[in-house]
Amino acid sequence: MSPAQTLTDDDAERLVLDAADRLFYEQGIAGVGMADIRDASGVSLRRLYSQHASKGDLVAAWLRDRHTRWMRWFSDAIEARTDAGADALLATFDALDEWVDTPGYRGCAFLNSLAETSQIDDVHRAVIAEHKRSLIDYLATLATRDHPDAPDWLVPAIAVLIDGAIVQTAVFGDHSPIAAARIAAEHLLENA
Amino acid sequence: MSPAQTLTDDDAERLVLDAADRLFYEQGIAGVGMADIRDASGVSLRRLYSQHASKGDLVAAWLRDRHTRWMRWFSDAIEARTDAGADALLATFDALDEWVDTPGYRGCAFLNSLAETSQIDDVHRAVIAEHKRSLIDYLATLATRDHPDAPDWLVPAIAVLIDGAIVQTAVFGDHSPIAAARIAAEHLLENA
DNA sequence: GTACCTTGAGAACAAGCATTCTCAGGAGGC
DNA sequence: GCCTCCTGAGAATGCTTGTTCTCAAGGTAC
Repeated sequence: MSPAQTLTDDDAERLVLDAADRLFYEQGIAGVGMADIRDASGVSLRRLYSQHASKGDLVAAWLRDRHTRWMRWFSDAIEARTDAGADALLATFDALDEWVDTPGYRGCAFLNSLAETSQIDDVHRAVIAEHKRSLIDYLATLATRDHPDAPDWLVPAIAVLIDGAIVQTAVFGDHSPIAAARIAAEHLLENA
Repeated sequence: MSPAQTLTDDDAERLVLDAADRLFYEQGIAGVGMADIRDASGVSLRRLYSQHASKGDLVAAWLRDRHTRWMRWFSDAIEARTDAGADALLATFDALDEWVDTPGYRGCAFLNSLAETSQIDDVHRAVIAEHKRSLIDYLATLATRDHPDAPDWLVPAIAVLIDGAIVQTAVFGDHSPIAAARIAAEHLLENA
């Protein structure tokens, strides 16, 4: 037990997932080899494979990790705005606005991964669907707090606006889709 | 001139583009090899390369071809509904509903291709952005006809709803995102 | 000190695949 | 009939990459 390694398994895993997140998100799954992950993380191929049976396994671990991290970032970004008095559902679009300016922004990692059909299996697909479901659930908690009388269709509609805004910002490379989505959301909230 | 081939260049090109559309759309760009295109089209590798300098060229030709065909399908689907008295902008969602039931449906080919970063270059990206721009322009013509007094933000908002509905149907595998988007659009049109 | 176990570095292996090359056959021109 | 050109079939090439294997170094137990 407790071999005196230069790096614990947990530390190595974090380095790997950080590298995976950077590379997979920016270059796509097919565009990143296991050797690239090794080079970027400093974790040897041997150890990589001792912790993940295959590249597919690593991809699944990455998606799960990214899910928890992205959701945390997103809810933090919204909380900061609601604490300052903003409407929670509208604040989602301001959070997206902030995200789009991140260097290397390339849209939603989950939607992008889903599109790489040849790299993706049913496990990945399930994690991706779960992520989107999770986002809708989170929006629902925001809605029950700030808009308790909103009709059932409101939250799914906001979710569609969010995903549409994300993919269009990736296509066009500017913020205008988010502005359009936000205005639509304002109108829906007013009349809901 | 006019060599007595079994197949004219134009016929071969059509076979190739048909095969490319089926394969690239269903399996992604990275998931389809030039040999697969040959097998599915019956056009030899030699001829394939004589008409397209590289796989990237073929992908660009496919995207352009799919653009014209998809736009034609979309506008036909909407015209059929407006002829029957439907509102043009709302009919877009009914057209999507029809599309989702197509066997092998996998969302928007252009968004999916854009996500395959390692397979895509700037030419492809330009065709993809042009396709989405084109869709917005088309929505604008529908709006000027059926909703001449609509505010400027309406068409971009509908476009965001459409793209959001498309990607979410691909994620969840059901029609509910389209229903949500349609209801949202109805409310926006009522109050616009 | 010695045997053992784990690890990293990197070579080796095996596919998959874009692209090019070879070869033989068929059509046209004369 | 003969030469030439074009074509398809498919082999050959070269590169990328997922995965495994080899070997030597260093730490641990006793």
